[in-house]
Amino acid sequence: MEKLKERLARAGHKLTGPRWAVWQKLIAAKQPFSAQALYQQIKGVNRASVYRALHLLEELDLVNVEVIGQEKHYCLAAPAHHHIICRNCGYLEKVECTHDLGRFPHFSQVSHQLTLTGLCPKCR
Amino acid sequence: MEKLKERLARAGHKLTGPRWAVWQKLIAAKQPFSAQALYQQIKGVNRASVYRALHLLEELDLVNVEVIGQEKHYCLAAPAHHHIICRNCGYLEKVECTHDLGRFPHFSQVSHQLTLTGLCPKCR
DNA sequence: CCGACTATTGCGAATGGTTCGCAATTATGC
DNA sequence: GCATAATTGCGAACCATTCGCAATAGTCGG
Repeated sequence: MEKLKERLARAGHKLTGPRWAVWQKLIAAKQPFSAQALYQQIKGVNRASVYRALHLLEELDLVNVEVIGQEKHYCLAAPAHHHIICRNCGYLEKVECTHDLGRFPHFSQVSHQLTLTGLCPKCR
Repeated sequence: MEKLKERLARAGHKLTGPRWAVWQKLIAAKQPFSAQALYQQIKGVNRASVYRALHLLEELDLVNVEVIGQEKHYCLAAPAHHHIICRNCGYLEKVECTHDLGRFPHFSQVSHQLTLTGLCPKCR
């Protein structure tokens, strides 16, 4: 909790109820969730606030974004990882990250998003 | 042209005007374009048909999808490559692909999408 | 602890990219 | 050519996301 509060304060933001609620949901999540899904799971927080919280967390590199189907999905950024998703049934596994972002010397503050898709054992 | 026609036929699809038009635009494109942008550049083809063509080409692994901002952008799948995009000004560079998709033996037909973002030399 | 100053929220409507349903059209194999 | 199935065009519908603004809530100095 202090970690989040400090990180927000450092960037000139406050730790508020909606932000905390979103953060908690993401910590509990075992897989990426869409903004919609998060909104439905969090009672008492407005839809727009969920989106705003997610955008902020993304900006601070606290969450990762992954596009699954037409929707953006969100999950904690740490530990660095990606997902491999079954195109047929949506089954999803974590994949450890092995990228070397130092390869791009002329860009600074490089971050990345990798999504793998395929057919899982059941659907192959 | 034959290449595209054969590929479509193999999957039980026809080579039609709209599909050809979209394909040509993508070949000419030096960078990924959104469906909207492609639609605006292609006269005489309905919006829905552009979307349908893109979905089909994506399904056949002939084009790659990249999410930039809120929109999906499309570009030719070959040669395999990715992009690094400036978060501030949108400047974009190609990055050669160095992924080994054989790492996932339990999934079949694995494909992937990597997007790098950072601050370009001008914006850093 | 109090007030003031900002950041933030909630709300409901608007936005805008994408998809749908269906009749009319077109490519393909025989 | 013809039959047949795939595909298109159209315009409305969808639905995730964003906007504008008044009301609210953190935070910081005193």
